[in-house]
Amino acid sequence: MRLSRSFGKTLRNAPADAETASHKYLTRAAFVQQVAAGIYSYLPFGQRSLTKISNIIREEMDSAGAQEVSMPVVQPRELWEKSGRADTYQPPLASLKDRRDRDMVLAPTHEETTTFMAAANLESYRDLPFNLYQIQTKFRDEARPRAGLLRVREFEMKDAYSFDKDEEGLDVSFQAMAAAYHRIFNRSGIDVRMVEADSGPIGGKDSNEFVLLAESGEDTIFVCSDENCSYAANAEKAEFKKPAAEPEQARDLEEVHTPGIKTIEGLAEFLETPVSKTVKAVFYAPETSTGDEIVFVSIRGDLEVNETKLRNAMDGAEPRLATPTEITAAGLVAGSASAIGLDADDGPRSRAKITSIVDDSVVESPNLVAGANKTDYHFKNGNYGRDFNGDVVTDIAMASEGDACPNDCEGHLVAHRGVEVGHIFKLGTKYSETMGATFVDEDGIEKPALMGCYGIGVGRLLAATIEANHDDKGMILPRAIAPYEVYLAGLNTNDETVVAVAAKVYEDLTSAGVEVLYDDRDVPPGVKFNDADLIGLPLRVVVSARGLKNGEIEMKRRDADDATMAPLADVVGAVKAALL
RNA sequence: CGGGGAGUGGCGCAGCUUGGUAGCGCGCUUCGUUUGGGACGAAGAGGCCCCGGGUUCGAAUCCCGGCUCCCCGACCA
Repeated sequence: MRLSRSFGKTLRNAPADAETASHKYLTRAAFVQQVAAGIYSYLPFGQRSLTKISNIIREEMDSAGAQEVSMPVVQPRELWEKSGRADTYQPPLASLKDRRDRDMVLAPTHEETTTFMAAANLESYRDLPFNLYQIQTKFRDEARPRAGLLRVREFEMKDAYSFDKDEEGLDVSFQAMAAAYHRIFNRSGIDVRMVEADSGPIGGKDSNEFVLLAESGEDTIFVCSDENCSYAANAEKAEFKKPAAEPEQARDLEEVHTPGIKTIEGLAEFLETPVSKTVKAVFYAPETSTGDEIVFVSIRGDLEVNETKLRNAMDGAEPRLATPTEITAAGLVAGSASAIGLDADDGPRSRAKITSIVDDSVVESPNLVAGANKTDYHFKNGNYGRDFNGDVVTDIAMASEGDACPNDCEGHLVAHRGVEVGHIFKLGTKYSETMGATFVDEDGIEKPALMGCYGIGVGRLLAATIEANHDDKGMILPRAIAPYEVYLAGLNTNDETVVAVAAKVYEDLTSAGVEVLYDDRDVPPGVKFNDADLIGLPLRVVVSARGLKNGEIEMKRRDADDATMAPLADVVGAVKAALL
């Protein structure tokens, strides 16, 4: 492609509202153009990169045995009512009406559609397994799109859905997709880590995210510091070994006066005891609660509540912090509360529906300092089981950097920022049951299929790659996803020889199968060098009067500091070698 | 949805406080010079000043209402 004929102009200044590197460079290099908040057009360079990523995905999905299909973006709301997500997926689910006033939605994901398709074609265990995928537009009316292509409302996604007859089959399908994902990201030239993750509103039990490490990422992940340990998890999901409390004989409960003490830190200081020897109470309510429901969370004073884990402990109900009014109405004393005495006559449970959720750290720790449920008083020597109980006892603690790895290793957790570029889920029978994707098994019994689903955000992958690979001059694109492989520039455009040789090099490289962007513009060298750096193609080739004197051309990899000279006679061989 | 900020040629910005019908840099057009890190000279083209209403002889500027975009948070495959 001759740059003089290529549609789209590079910009010297980024739009003022672009803040992240990928947003600035994708805009400046004419890869994308914003149309509305979170809605973008792809210009030729951006589209070429997108197509390259899509092709890699397509090849790997095909070779993993998945079959490509295409499903509609606009679909009847009915489909979503059947799965029960018409209301729970709001508001990202965008709705509209057609001309006959029928309710339609813009699909944010395609579990419903795929399962509907599977249901019509699935009868026997002999039909299983199969895996259907598409690379197609999704629309999610996100509350806050941000950072250019990193979080948008309309985007291309590869989504795949596997169907199996049993758990073992699902395991096989899931592992095959995980392996395909690793190959896709390797081939794309980017370093992506697979981490354990929470399933969120998609549902199901196991899920893994693929995260590209980058400071501007929205996600925090924890990775074990031990090289021999593979533990890595999203902060929402991350587990850790809670430091064991010293075993002690349980002592008698003792009430102490703690005037003016409202915080755990203040309490620990006042009683000269470590915060890990206290239990703190945090009050939540299900988001849908109208005010008479309290989730009473007890967790050791040195730990914080992980609201994603808490949501799972609440059977998926979204937790929100309880209001002071709700807390007081239930007879709870903020600052001096504990689960001790929840069931007392005229106690909190006689006034509100209270669920006691206790972090497992509390169970293991004897003789804790806890609130006495009256202002300015606390108990010493509170013991789980004797003095208070939980309706649910589980891990609801937030991991933080330095915590011990949950695996049997010597490592600790190290925090990284990252961008989620892929996510794979074991869905189980959540959709097959509601949508009727069932089959008759060998034993003659009708069963729902076991499903998995697997997504990659194509545009986000491009943006994330730039977040992870850029310098102050522009992008540094991996060869596999760069719009072209070589940026060829002829410098002295008033020198007929240079122009002729550059054109010849362009022809030779192109016919040798190298993808060349030929900067044939009549502009000063500095402009060409700056655009080459901005667009970030893997290799820059320069034809100049200076080099031609020695029969040489110059080559510089975008990811290298220095240029090298190569003989003009072997330009094709030299370029191919330099690209590797 | 809560908080903050911004809308003026394609991009970046000034002008607004103190009303008088718009200016700068880059980019664009033409001619000439120039050619290894965003060149120079000369001459040009290009603007419903986000939208609607109001005040005024007169509004980019003041007042009211609205829309859009960005950032932080909430939220979020």
